[in-house]
Order: sequence, then C-alpha cells, then structure tokens
Amino acid sequence: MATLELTDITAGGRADLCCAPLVREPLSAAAADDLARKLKALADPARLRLISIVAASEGAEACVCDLTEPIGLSQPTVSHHLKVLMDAGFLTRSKRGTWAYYKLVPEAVAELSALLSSP
Amino acid sequence: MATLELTDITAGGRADLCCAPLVREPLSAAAADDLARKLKALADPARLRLISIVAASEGAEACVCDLTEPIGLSQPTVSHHLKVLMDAGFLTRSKRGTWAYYKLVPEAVAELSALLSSP
DNA sequence: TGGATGTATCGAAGTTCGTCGATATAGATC
DNA sequence: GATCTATATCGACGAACTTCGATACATCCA
Repeated sequence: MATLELTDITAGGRADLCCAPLVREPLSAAAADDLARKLKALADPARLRLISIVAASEGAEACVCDLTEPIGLSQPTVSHHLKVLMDAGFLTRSKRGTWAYYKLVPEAVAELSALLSSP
Repeated sequence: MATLELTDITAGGRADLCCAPLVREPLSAAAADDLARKLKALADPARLRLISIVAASEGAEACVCDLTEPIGLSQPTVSHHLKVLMDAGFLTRSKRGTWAYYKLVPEAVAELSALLSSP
C-alpha cells in the first residue's frame, strides 16, 4: 500500500507530515536507495512520455500497440520501458486476448510527489 | 523563476493546474527531456542524502566539509554530486573564505513535486 | 613568502543503461 | 493443426554514469 510505504521511508516510522522526508531529516541509506530507485524509473524521457500517454488515455489505460508509434522507438524497447515502470509500481498490466493493457497507478506517482513536497 | 518554468513545461503555456502536466496530457519530447533531466539529477542515493542533509542543516545550508564524512564517499565524488545538483538547480553555492557552502533551493524541489502531483 | 587546508577538476576503471535486431511465446483465426 | 499477430525475452553494442586517486587552484596563516 502506498501509505504504508510512505511511513516506512521516514526511517522513524512516524507519519506526521510536517515536511517531506527529503527535507525534514537526513535520509537513511536504505531510504535513499528506495527513493532513488523510484526516481530512476521515472528519470527517462521515453518513460515519462509513456506514463503521460497512458495517463491521458481512456481510463488511464493503453495498449502497447497504441504506444509504440507515438514514442518512436522499437517495440522491444517500449516493452522494456513498460516493464521498468511496472517493476517500480507506476503501471500495472492486464492481458486481454493478444493485447496487453498498461494502466496508471496514480497513488504511486502521488506518493513520490508527496515525498518531495515541502510543508 | 520556478513558476515560469512550470508554465513552459505544459507545452500549451497554460497555467491552470487542474492536473499535473505529467498526467493531464501527453508530454512533448522537449518537456519530457527537461523533466527527465531534473529527475535524473535526483535519482541517486548519494545525491538524495546530500540534499536531505543540506535541507536539515542550519539555514538549509551546509559546507562540503560537513558532507563528505556522513556520506561515506571521497571528497571529489561528493564535489561532483554537488555540482550535478547545482547544475539542475536544486542547490546554490556561496564561497566564504576557503569553505564552500551549498544551500537548498526549495522552490526547485517543490516545482518537481508539483509536476508530479495529481489534481 | 611559503606551507597548510578546503575545494574543484582531470583522467581512468568499472558498471549500468538505452537501444536494437533476432527470436521465443501466447493467443486468435482459418 | 497451421498460420498470423501482439507482446516479451535475449544478446549485443555503444553511451552515460559513479567512483576513485592524482593534481590543480584558491585562500588562510605563520
């Protein structure tokens, strides 16, 4: 769950949101690793565009076949980026027939935003 | 200025914040590049810890000499990471005598948070 | 002036990342 | 079952990144 992970990352386990963990106290090495892994998943132009296209689609969901062309990258590369985003928790996948539909996980993006936001 | 850059990134130049650009409409290639560059600057455990230590210091400002030891990396490496964060606009530097003090730019972090936040 | 100290830059080594073509897999259709 | 289509995985290559030791630069102090 998003909120659970958010409390985990505060090193102290406290849930008071006076400030974002990033600017409230020094991050533990583990918390920094965890946050860096999520940021790294997002820190690529192709992946940002993929997320924004998925988010702007009907039901915040899109098929791979709709993503390859606007991104301008090969199908294996798009598939790779989608997997990275899925492993980081930003997308979920559901297969319907031959097609794979990727759906946004808004809480994951919102959680990241909250981790960076100031009081 | 932070807000200026924020409107720039919306591709349309509109400043209405119904949703964050990321989840409102497909990002242009240029906007994706710009956002990715900022996220990449933050997407490293050492840099996240540096930022959080600086942010938690007196006046959101810290000297390099205070940063090398808690991070556990060599002085040149810490200096390199600080430069990356400065180039991305998250820190500013001011030399006072022999010492270099790095200071947090809260608006830069806040802007990134806003770009990711949902309605 | 000369040595000591804090910081930045340089060059190199090792690793990770983004991308592709080729290929494997799974589901649909005939 | 044979074939076609959509997607995932594999292996490889080049680029970018993280880190370090060595060194240059700048400032202070004796």
